[in-house]
Amino acid sequence: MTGRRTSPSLASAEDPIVFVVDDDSSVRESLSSLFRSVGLRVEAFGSAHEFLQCKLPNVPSCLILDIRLPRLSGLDFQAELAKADIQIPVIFMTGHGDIPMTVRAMKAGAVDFLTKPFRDQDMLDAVTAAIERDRNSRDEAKVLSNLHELFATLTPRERQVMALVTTGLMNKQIAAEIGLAEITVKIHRGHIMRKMGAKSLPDLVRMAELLEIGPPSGQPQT
Amino acid sequence: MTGRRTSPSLASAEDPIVFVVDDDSSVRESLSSLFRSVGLRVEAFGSAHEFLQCKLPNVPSCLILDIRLPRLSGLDFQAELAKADIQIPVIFMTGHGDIPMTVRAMKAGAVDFLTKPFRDQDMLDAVTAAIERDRNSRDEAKVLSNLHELFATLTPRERQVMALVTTGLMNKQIAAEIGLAEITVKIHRGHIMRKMGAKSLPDLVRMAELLEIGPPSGQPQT
DNA sequence: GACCGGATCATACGGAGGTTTAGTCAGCCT
DNA sequence: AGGCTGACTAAACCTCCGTATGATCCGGTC
Repeated sequence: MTGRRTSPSLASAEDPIVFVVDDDSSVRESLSSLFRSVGLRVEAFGSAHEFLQCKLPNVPSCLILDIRLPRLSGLDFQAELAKADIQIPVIFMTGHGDIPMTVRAMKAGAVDFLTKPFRDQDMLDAVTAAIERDRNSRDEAKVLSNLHELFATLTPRERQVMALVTTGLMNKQIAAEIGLAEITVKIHRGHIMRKMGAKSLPDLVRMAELLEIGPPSGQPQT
Repeated sequence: MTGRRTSPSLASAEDPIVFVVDDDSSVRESLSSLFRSVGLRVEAFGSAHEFLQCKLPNVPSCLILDIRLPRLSGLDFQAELAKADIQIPVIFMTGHGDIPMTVRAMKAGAVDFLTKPFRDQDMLDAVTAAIERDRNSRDEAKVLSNLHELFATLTPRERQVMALVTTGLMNKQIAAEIGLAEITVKIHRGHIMRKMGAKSLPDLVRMAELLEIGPPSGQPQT
């Protein structure tokens, strides 16, 4: 579907990566060879700690986690990732997991939960789905971060005016609201459109929606 | 938080309902009395079929389902509900469930999965969360359905113009696009604003976003 | 002090948005 | 045939948007 690599044998920042965290080295090795056999890059770690040391590249990826890890349990590790604001789809695997554990993991956002022994194909299916999901969320995040970058170039006044403009107020109402002359609001408005790269007001409104911009407090007067 | 009943002893369309489907009548009865003890309305059924006969009221509710049901399994039933476009949060319970079953149920959108025997409090917590979730999704659905009602009052031409307006095109561009005079577009536009109850263009844009309105085919020319 | 960017405002002009009034035309229902 | 609605258009008119030109004021930097 998506256009892939142009230089076939040159693995780089473009290709997805599978991260494996398991304290059993034989598991790490067999998973690594499984993924490599279908052309996926793999990074394996013996502990959660080691994984966290690693700088995560900005490519579609997923994390295979044994739920029973020596120091930090898989579930706690998942919570740590969420707390540290690390967004990566997690696939759990377990030998002796129970249902409450499964439910907790799934509620916390795990994409799958495989019981050992599992079929290679099941793992590959899970990884494929997880990477696809990550690809999408990274694409969205990319768009959002570009928007935030543009928004950051606005001055405080411009940000304030943008919120009011996208609320639907007229220039003259905005002027009254914040005690300015209408012409000044128009100037700010022009700057906003240029800096944000909006080609029309609807454009700007959609950007504001994505940025979750609203008037700081209270609703606009009827 | 939310303002509840004004007439305390008069259970009616305002109160949440818990639906219980289990083939074991003693389970039905004990769950019923549990929920009633905390003031929740309950409707219990011995089979999926019976539940489907029942007309579902438009109030916050949830469904407690045993995963092992005689004719139709809980999982299949869940799939049936989705296929029939019945939106209700499902809480599974099971005596002898396994992990793959749990994963499948959670992936299909179950809000919780309790193993028998469970503590009353766990069930109540799950039900409370499920009902709260349903309340929110019903509120959103209500807003959306009101919007669709308004949108339905638009003539085909008006719908077409609305799509182009919210895309960000100017009246004259819209006119050229669909072969009309600019003045005609303005007229349609006025009708649209009135019929949709939009107080401003940003308002209309947000409605279009919710209605997922886009140009029928292709992107707007640069 | 000189310089610069943010913020402010005035005047003026052209273009876009929006309403009212008024009229034509085609299709549909009774 | 008569009545109705949707769709379309024109002319006139007003408001609002947007930009350009030119200018003042302030706070911080070199």
